[in-house]
Amino acid sequence: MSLAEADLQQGYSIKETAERTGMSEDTIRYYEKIGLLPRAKRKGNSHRIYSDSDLNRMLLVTCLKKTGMSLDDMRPYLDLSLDADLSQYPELHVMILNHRQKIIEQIASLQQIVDFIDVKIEQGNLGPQTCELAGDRKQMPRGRKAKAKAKA
Amino acid sequence: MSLAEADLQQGYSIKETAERTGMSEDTIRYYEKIGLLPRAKRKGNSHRIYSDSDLNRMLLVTCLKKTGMSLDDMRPYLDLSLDADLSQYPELHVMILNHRQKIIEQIASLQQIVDFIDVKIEQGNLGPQTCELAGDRKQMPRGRKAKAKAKA
DNA sequence: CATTGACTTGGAGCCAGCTCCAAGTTATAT
DNA sequence: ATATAACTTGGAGCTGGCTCCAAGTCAATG
Repeated sequence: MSLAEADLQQGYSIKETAERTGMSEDTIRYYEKIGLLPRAKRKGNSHRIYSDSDLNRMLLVTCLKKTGMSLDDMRPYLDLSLDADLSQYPELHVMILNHRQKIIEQIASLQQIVDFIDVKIEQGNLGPQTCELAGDRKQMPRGRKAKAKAKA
Repeated sequence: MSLAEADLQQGYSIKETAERTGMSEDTIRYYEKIGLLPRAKRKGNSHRIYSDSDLNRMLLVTCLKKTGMSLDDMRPYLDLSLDADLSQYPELHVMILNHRQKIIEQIASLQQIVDFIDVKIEQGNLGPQTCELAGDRKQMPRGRKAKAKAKA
């Protein structure tokens, strides 16, 4: 009991963390499993216990997820958000600037959809012109053989 | 040959369509299979043939995809982009306004990420404050049992 | 001391969205 | 006639991102 008391209020249980972050417990464990989150500290030699900064990390994940970033892509951000001195890691700096640019483009895409909608709503219907996006098709397989045949 | 000549230049083959839209041929067939695109017209009783308006539809798909919309969610847009008279379908109208609103929110989220990045870049590192997003956690299972336990 | 409840792990299962493959058809070029 | 190329269909397989489950541990409580 004395130990238990000492441990008490030292951090958040996984359940509480799930409630506070809006993730499921399973998801939190899953993120740990795939190394998106660092292995959590344990209490009484098993139960995970989280600090406020852990929660912040998780909130950053949900935040980045909203922008459509893949779990893999967000790793550098998470590493960064701990304590890194950005100027120390020029590669990361570049990556982040690149991603910033992508997000700017995403915003532009979304804005075009909004415009598209507005036009449709005003017109009542739409002719052949749809949105002008689709400029940078960079699809193409991500696995194996790569069938790609870029023309230019 | 005469028939072939007549058919020639009447539209785009699937290959050309793939090149022009940036989708793979497989993806185009897949979209047809799941009914995201209407069954394509056929030439010589088999080969698909596409018109400019078909291509526009597809470009709209890639455009909507960029905004993170699921294939299912974009169906109403595609129907709409054909020729529908929007005022004829009040439900659709509402759906679209709702989606418009969501996109506006998405833009705001993305903008916050950009701000977050900018702050990080200026600071060189980040303290506990991450981004202020994560406000509307609306996760929770989409399938089966729904473990949810909303507290409030 | 048996039960309850919160937790643990490992692994199976599931959905979206493709991607790949095999077998078959038809058209043109040699 | 035959090889090549562009297509067809149906279905299997794969990745990402979870979600669910079974079996077990540990702590406090009746």
